[in-house]
Amino acid sequence: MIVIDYRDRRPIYEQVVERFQELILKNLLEPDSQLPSVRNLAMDLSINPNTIQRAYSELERQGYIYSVMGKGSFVAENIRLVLNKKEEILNELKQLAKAAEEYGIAKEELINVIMDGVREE
Amino acid sequence: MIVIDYRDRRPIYEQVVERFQELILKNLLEPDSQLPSVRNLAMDLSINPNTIQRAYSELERQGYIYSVMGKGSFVAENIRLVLNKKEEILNELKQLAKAAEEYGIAKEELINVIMDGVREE
DNA sequence: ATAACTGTATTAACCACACTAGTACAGCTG
DNA sequence: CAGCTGTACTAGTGTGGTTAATACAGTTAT
Repeated sequence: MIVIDYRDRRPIYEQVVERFQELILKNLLEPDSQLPSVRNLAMDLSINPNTIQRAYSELERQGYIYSVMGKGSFVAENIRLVLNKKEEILNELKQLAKAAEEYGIAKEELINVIMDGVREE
Repeated sequence: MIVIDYRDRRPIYEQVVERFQELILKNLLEPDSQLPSVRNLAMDLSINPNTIQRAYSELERQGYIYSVMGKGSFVAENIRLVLNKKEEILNELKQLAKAAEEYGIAKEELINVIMDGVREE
């Protein structure tokens, strides 16, 4: 479910946050379904519970999950999150298009990449 | 010429590296022209010479500049660098297009962003 | 009720990394 | 020779991520 990449320069808790964001946004985790407990996930990943706790706090702050004392942490349902994500992607694209223009890449070339789909990784 | 953003999470030396890459790739610094000396630039930016030294070492390693003992550091000319940068941008675009597809953004929408150019920031 | 599970909070320690400070050496140039 | 360049090294500082241990609060199953 969650994989930690120790070659990744970003902190562990951030990787955990990002991974759950992805799972939730793509509906791979249904709303109100329960997340692994702080201690369990920490065991699974062989890391400290505090690190998971930090990731969960962040996810809750961002509205991806909600936590209930004594019960657990659960997936929130929030349509706005998906919309925000889409907007974020389009913004990134805008930045990228700007950079491409500055380096003399034709718009046609960008469109080719998009239309070709993604074959290899 | 160079500006440091202390709110940026990335280290100073990395910001310096990136800024010079940009200046060189966009031909705002001509090949064989001299860069500010390690000590001077450090003074200008009110940071430690070692930090600039580190940035310059990295830039030399990547082929953006060359340094000569006793003389200074100079802009290298390397066509491949521009090609690499373009390739890098196209790769990022490919990744972005992939993500967009996964989140249900129509290709048409992406193309709109590209064709519209960049109006506001 | 009690055990076993949940989230939450706090404190201390460790470690890696960016950065600073100071000094020194090597080489070019006026 | 003085003053500039790049380069190297050591030592110290501060921050941030992570670990460790403990404790408290609340739910659930037996």
